[in-house]
Amino acid sequence: MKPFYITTAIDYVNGSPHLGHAYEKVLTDVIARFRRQMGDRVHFLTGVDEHGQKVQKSAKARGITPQAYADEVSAEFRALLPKLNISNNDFIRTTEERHKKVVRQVLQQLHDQGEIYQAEYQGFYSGRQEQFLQDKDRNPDGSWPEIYGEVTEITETNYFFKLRGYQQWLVDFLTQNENFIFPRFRQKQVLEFLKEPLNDLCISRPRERLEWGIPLPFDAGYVTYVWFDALLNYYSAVADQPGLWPAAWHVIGKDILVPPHAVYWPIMLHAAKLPLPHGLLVHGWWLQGGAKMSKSTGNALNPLDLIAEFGADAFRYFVIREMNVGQDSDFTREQFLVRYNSELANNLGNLVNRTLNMTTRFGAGAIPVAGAPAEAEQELQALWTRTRDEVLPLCEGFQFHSAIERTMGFITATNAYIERRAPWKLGKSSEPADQELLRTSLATMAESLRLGVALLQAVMPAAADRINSVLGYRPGPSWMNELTWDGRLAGCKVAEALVLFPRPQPAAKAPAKP
RNA sequence: GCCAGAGUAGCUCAGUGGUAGAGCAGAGGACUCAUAAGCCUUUGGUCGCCGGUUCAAUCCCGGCCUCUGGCACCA
Repeated sequence: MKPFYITTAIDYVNGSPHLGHAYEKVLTDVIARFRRQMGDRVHFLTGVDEHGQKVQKSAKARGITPQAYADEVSAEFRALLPKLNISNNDFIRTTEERHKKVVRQVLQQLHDQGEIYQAEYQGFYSGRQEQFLQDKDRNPDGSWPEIYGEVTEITETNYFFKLRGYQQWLVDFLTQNENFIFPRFRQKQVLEFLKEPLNDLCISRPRERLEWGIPLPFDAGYVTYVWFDALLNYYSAVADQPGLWPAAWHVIGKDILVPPHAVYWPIMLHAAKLPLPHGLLVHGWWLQGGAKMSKSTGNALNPLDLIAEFGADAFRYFVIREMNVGQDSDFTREQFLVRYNSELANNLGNLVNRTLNMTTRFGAGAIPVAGAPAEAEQELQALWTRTRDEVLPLCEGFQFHSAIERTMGFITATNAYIERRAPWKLGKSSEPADQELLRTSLATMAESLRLGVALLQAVMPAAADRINSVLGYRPGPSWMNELTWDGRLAGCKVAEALVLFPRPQPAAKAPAKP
């Protein structure tokens, strides 16, 4: 089996999970599930980034140890995964020994190779904020904002990683591998960024200022800079699992593309003589009312509330259906309800329910054997073939929103097919030809539903299982083998009814426009 | 300022050198298996602005306007 290793960014444990975190997990999970269905040997990693100044500071403010603080927030992130039905194979914390060991090894190796040197850094330091400041932090008149307290210029000795020497190599690599970053315009952005000369990367923090980190193996007076530590998680988690690295895709948000994932990470790997991952998949942000969501403005939407109200599948469906991977998207409850009602409740959910009802009522609760397909059946089957052949490449190219759109078009066509056959009329006739057509139509709608649902399996795994279950059907081990139109449902005993996506409110019609 | 993305029906978006499409919302209709769901029909647009190339541009070129994001080492 072809290995397929996929990661999310690891979340920084300095704040609670929000919609953006949830989206990234779901997107990565959909890709992971899809690749498993396609027969790949998938390894899906997610985790948390636990070191650094902010964690140390937050812990201190709470009067607990950094580890205790990290334990607490990490548990919160970890608890989100089962709620979203995330199928990760592993969960890494950067405070785990397996990770720290690899970080030390890589640092030592780079040091031995002469890629790391010591030098003085000079800059303006805010004692109150415990951080160095940049010119951009200044007020327009050149003074420092009040929040920084007293700012002094200090000189500090630190260790630096020779990034600059690899700049041309990176430009060449990206030029030759134009699909390294998806979507492609992000890759152009990185090349644009690389037109400016790189500076070497400071990878150490003196221990007097920061204790919460991995000590440098060659100088115990320093801990490792948090990005250098964090990025290595992708490799440290699988370093002892042959065959996985470098079959990796990193799913990240656009905010951490440049410079960490597009510059530091490739250069770190290359300098350490490790192969580069297959690629970076860069997603956009969820906005609310056109504004970036943030806790400070109080518009951060808690995904857990929506999951509690509508279920994980509906949440997963919405974020994957609504967002074109790579672009930004707006998230509103209204928009969520529109998709939920029209696509999940009315189109798909109702198709499930009416199929069960009609099979129970006109087919004695078992899916009949279909007769020879007439024009209506042939058209629907032809549409299925087209839909399947379009959806698979779309999913392989991360175009899940389009894949769902096509699949929903097929569900709509199935509803239209039912109207065309009108089994409720056929059920009133005792003519043998009508009875034959009735059996065919019941079998056809069930088969069509089974197939449509198979295409939604990765996005809504629980709903897909549920629908197969009420159809009295258990899919085989090979997903690809499920995608053929045939008579495998004949004889399956169906449930009487199922309201899979209940409407949240009694059909409140929006006021008409003038 | 530089770079990138985007400006198309009320909303969200697709699209092609030959006088524009989908879904949702709105309107009308026939039906009743179903979560007043589904199905059929239908009303909406001088495709951001100004020039140019062309027999012909929403799609190509130039300029402009507006929106969004990035422009680092955040120690």
